[in-house]
Amino acid sequence: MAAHRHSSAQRGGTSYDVARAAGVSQSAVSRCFRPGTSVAPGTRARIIAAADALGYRPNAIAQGLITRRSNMVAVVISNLTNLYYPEVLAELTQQLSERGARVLLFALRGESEIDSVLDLVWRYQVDGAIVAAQLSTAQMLAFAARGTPLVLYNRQSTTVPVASVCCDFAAGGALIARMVAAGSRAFGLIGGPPDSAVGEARVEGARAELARAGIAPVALDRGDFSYDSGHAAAHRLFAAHRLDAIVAANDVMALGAMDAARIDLGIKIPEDLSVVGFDGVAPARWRGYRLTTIRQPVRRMTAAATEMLFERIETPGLGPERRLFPGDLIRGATARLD
Amino acid sequence: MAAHRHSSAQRGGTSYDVARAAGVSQSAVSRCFRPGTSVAPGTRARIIAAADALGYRPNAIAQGLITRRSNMVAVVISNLTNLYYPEVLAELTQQLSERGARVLLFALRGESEIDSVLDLVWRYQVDGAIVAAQLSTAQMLAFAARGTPLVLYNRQSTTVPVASVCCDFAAGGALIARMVAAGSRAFGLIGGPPDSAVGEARVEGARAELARAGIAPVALDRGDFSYDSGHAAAHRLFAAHRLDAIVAANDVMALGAMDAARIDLGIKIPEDLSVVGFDGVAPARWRGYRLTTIRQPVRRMTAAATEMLFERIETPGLGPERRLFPGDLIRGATARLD
DNA sequence: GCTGGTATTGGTAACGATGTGATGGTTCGA
DNA sequence: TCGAACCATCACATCGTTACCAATACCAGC
Repeated sequence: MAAHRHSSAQRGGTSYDVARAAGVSQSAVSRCFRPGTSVAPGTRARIIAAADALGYRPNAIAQGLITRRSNMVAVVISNLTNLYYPEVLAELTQQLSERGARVLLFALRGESEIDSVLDLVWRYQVDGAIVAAQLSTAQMLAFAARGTPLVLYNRQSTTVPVASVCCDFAAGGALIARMVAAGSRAFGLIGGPPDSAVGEARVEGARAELARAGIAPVALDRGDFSYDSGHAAAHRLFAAHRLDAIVAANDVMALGAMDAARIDLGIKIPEDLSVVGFDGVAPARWRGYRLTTIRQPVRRMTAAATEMLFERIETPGLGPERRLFPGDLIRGATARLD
Repeated sequence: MAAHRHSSAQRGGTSYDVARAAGVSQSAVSRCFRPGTSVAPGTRARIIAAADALGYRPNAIAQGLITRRSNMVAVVISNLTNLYYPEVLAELTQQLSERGARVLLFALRGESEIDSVLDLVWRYQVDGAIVAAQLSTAQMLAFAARGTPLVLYNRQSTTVPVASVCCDFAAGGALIARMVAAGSRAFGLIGGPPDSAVGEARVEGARAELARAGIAPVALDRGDFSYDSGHAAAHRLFAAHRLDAIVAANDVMALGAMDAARIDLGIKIPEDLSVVGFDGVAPARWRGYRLTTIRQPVRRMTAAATEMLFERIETPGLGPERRLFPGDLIRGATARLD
């Protein structure tokens, strides 16, 4: 009966096809591809030969259905064009694949897309998610309710206990202190969009450190983390104020500001203006810039994120944890320091 | 019997759970989430309500198994840190998701990983693949044998008929002709690794155009497409030769070369040296560089790749096709042109 | 020669959805 | 008023695996 069942398509063949070719049961084929199962050496050889001949590969979709393990991890990134994230993404995919997990990538344009992205995350039964985007409380609770392990990257929550890795920008404070010590007084700040938590944290950190030195920033302007926006913000700042220091919420805006100052306005850096950023992206190290900045230890951060995620996949119900990595001060050549 | 069957886990619940809660059969729930199926308005409302209460989402893994459509597309990229690829990846994910496909990302470190990556591609039953990496003939034939639609991005094959989108660098020839017309004679070439098809094509294109003008390039050096390698290659070239033009196989190396020349060696660009690249990446447009280059129409190229892929997913057995997009000459400020 | 233990093997019920054919209840035309 | 035509619903087989259990084969020991 059911002779047509499990017939081979051309799409690579199924374990039934292999079983038929090798003259064994389908169960034997399955066992043959699973570690820690008993298969006689001769049988195994016959099965492997048949499988190779057919180009058989176990169907990961079917495996995922029965084992309830898809071996896929969702990686949600807010804005891939940001120059900082590709580096993160490259490290993450590398480290996840070393642990046998595939990356299901979700890149957000606007933050509004996130609900539809999460909808897909649920549907695809990912084993866990690493999210570098701002989640609402409800969204984080949804992860908990579904039991899907979640690790936030460079974000955190005050309302929901959740696992996260963050870069500690304490070094940013120290950097600003050294700029003050070296004589900078008229600070212009270039922040991110008001709804960006990372951007706000960096701006607030700078403001706090300045306050400690008894200085109020001369002005705050905002960009969207892009080069052009940093460039434009710097022009607006200089049009209205005399500044001897600019602190940007990320490197790329700092580079834009730097070019606005030195190229468009002929301001000498670092003699007449100090410019600093955050992140430590590759172009900031280029000979044409040598930006003074706080570098995030991306590799160690992604490794930590991966590790935390897998701990939670293997031990469901593990508590929240926050791993903080200090940023390194990269001296560069764009700021006068003490 | 089998009362324990289809019991609800906490992982969101199944269509059976929804059916029980709504007092209908599981089939009704399934139909309710599928377009073009008939469900009475009242029933639908009851089902939706129950589904919402449970946070039910159809299991895409199970759907994939039965429909043989995973709605996942493999995107294989050779080297994500390349600054050009993130832009491609961002566009691809955007365009694929607009068509309802998810991106399963594979980033290669070395080209050797590609076989193990393809193994995963088969296992995961992706609906198709977009590959921006060099595939061997055997590897391309494997796609054909399995009937998995494949589109190459900026690569092609002379041996296997395959769908591809490429950027035509004819504009590169024109650019070089104009450099010659403007007086450049002593050309230094900075190529990619010898095994990089893209790099070789660009170098050969430049060489051919120079030959047409009766000029032989003074020297060829090689990098790995990174800034540092371009920087180092330029230093080696200048140590051994007098040059008045440098053609690099990509923008980032061109920027490295440019900084080597103007900053380290004090050479005036474009007065005493013309520098050009390929790609049109964002940093090449920055005020600090304004690189003269050939820009790839990334958005149109990724749109074409997506479109070709979906044509082949929907119409299996569609023939090969090669779409060629002309690169645009970006005039920039780093080369003397006629 | 029989018995008990171990190593292989085959059979079968899931996993969570889809889709087809069967069934029951309405509506409508004649 | 009755059958035809429909619509909504249900039951069931199926996708390609895994995991469990039962069945078989083999071997040594008594």
